[in-house]
Amino acid sequence: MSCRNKLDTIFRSDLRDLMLISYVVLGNNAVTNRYIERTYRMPVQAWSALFAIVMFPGIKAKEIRALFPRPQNTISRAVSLLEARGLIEQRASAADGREKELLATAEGASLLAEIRAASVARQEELFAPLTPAERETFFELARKIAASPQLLETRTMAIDPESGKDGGSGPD
Amino acid sequence: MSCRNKLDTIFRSDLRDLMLISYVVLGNNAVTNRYIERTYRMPVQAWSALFAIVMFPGIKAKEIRALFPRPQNTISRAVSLLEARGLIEQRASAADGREKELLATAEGASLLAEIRAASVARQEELFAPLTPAERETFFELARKIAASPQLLETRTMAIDPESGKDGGSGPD
DNA sequence: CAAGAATTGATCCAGATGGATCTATCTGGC
DNA sequence: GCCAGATAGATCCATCTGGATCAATTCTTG
Repeated sequence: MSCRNKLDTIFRSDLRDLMLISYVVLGNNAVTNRYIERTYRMPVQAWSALFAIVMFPGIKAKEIRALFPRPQNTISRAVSLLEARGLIEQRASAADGREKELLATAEGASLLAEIRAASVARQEELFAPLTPAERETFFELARKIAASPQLLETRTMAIDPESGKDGGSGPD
Repeated sequence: MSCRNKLDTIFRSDLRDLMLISYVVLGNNAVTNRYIERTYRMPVQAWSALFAIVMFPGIKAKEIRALFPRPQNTISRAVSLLEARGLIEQRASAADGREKELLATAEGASLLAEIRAASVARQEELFAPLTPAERETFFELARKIAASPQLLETRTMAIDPESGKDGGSGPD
């Protein structure tokens, strides 16, 4: 059985949906991450953070976390890297001394525009197999999944089963 | 602007497709990886490899790589871990002394069945927002993307631009 | 059948990852 | 105002990651 046939078999198995979406995203990430890393010497979450900061001037680190589901220290490090390179500036929040408002510098905005153009090109390449109508359908369906709370708050894979506070045995 | 509104804005931007699919998969991975890691003390690729070995007895490490787009040494380590735990066995290939045929042990098959059941449950949870017809449509569209060569072989994000051998400047 | 090229899988190592912890600040009860 | 608890973000550290390299084996070509 060839690798191609093995892949088809997996995409006919009981886990076909998860396997397929993982395949697509792992494959795309391998391509994208390597490019960003080599070309700009920064991890993907750094440019994601820069994207968020350019889109939403004054955004807080905590809010970036809601946009890109990554651990808190990952965002913290990405912000440090961006600041060390002069791509963003941090400004203490007037309302809350713990928070820091993040703002892109001119260099940051310029660099983001460059990475963004490359990302849009990659996006078009990746979605080229779909017609515009199919692409819209795909987007809407993925949107439904993204909008549902169980994407981030699982019941089936709840951790801490001994306390049962997140488990399936509690009241609903 | 709330986090919810920020997210909506991102999903209306020029990078909405990539952002959305990344959001879904990063969010799901956070949930799934944490669970597998905590419950079974193994990285996700280890159970992916076990899945492949149970599905295709005698599979080679190289072939697993084609099923799960991960670096070669990642698969190599995952196989070592599975063997160290007695979940699989390696058998030298008769045809090629470099290759090793991988076979699950009874414990391996049993553990996989357990993880697999949890994964199917998670899959159903994740795709619950879609109707069966929508889910089928989503699968078919993702399938198209997975089947196209540009998923793994990019032209827009080709590395090694100085040699130009994969770059966009060459003949098409 | 010998020498070089190619391929499989293991190992090395610099840097990344993420859970846990720490510090600083804010909020609420008294 | 003071103290306990909550929250934002930084840092620690054990572990993981993946590109590069290595060793063993096979293929190619004459």
